[in-house]
Amino acid sequence: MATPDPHDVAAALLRTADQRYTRSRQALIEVLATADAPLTVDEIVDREQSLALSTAYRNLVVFEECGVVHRIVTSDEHARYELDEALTDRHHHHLVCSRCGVVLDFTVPDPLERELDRALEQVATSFGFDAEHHRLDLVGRCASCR
Amino acid sequence: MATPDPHDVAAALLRTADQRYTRSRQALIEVLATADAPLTVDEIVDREQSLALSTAYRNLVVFEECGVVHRIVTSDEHARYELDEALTDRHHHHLVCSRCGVVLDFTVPDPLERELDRALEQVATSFGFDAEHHRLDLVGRCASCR
DNA sequence: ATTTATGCAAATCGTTTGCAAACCT
DNA sequence: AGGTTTGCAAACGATTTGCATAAAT
Repeated sequence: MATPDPHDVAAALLRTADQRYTRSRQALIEVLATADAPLTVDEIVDREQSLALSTAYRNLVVFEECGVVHRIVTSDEHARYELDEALTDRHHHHLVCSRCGVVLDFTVPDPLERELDRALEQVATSFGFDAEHHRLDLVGRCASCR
Repeated sequence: MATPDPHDVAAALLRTADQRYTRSRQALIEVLATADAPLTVDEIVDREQSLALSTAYRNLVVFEECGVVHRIVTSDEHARYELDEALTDRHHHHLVCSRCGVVLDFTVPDPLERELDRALEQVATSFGFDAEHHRLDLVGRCASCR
């Protein structure tokens, strides 16, 4: 099973929600697909200057509703966005720098991840929660800020 | 070892940073200590009407700098605050409702927590990160919103 | 042709800040 | 007294939104 093309997956997810896969949206996905870490909206429009700020914001909302991207908020004043796992095939977690706000990806060993899933499932059940996903962040000083 | 008095710990932490433990600050700690979940600033000033909004915000910043409270941001538009573990003696994680934004506390079994710590330590090392703490959130629909 | 998306500029809203008065030690 | 903290109102800044135009089907 090869890694899917993010554009194909995005287009399909959008179509399901009766949404078009316009040029702006393609450009947005392209930027996120070629990024190596979650980006802020400013960073996104910097990399693709044809995108108006409001268009970026609006489409990111649509993307989130369709499960195409995830919005990540840390303590930083800027939210960050990344493609959903359906577009990247890579379950991961985040290192968050408490000083500069940068976010990096990491993974944990599969067995631990499964153990975590099991434990969280129990928690959800006992709280009457309908679990959607989990987040595991490691907060600290990044190499440049320590 | 008994659970410490949050006021004593807060006062001590503040003193270390040459900060006073004023009436406003005591009231703020009292509200957080009697809450059963992280609160937004609005919720805080609702419960203690003597607190001006700006005073609450300003003191929460001071508290955070002194390690007295933690600021929690989810996807919600309001940040939430809770006492640091030094004041509560209770390491826990958060259930976050993706609809209403409410945050609830939960714990995982000790062995899993320790395994997690070990794994995160390795991650931090490999990234040259100076780890401060970790966060584990379970995101979904709470019992009232599902 | 009709519906949906875009861009600009203005509005929103949580949070921050300037400044004079109140407070603490 | 002398430096801090507080409260009010004004400022800020990231995000959202109204509306007229452009794009997509």
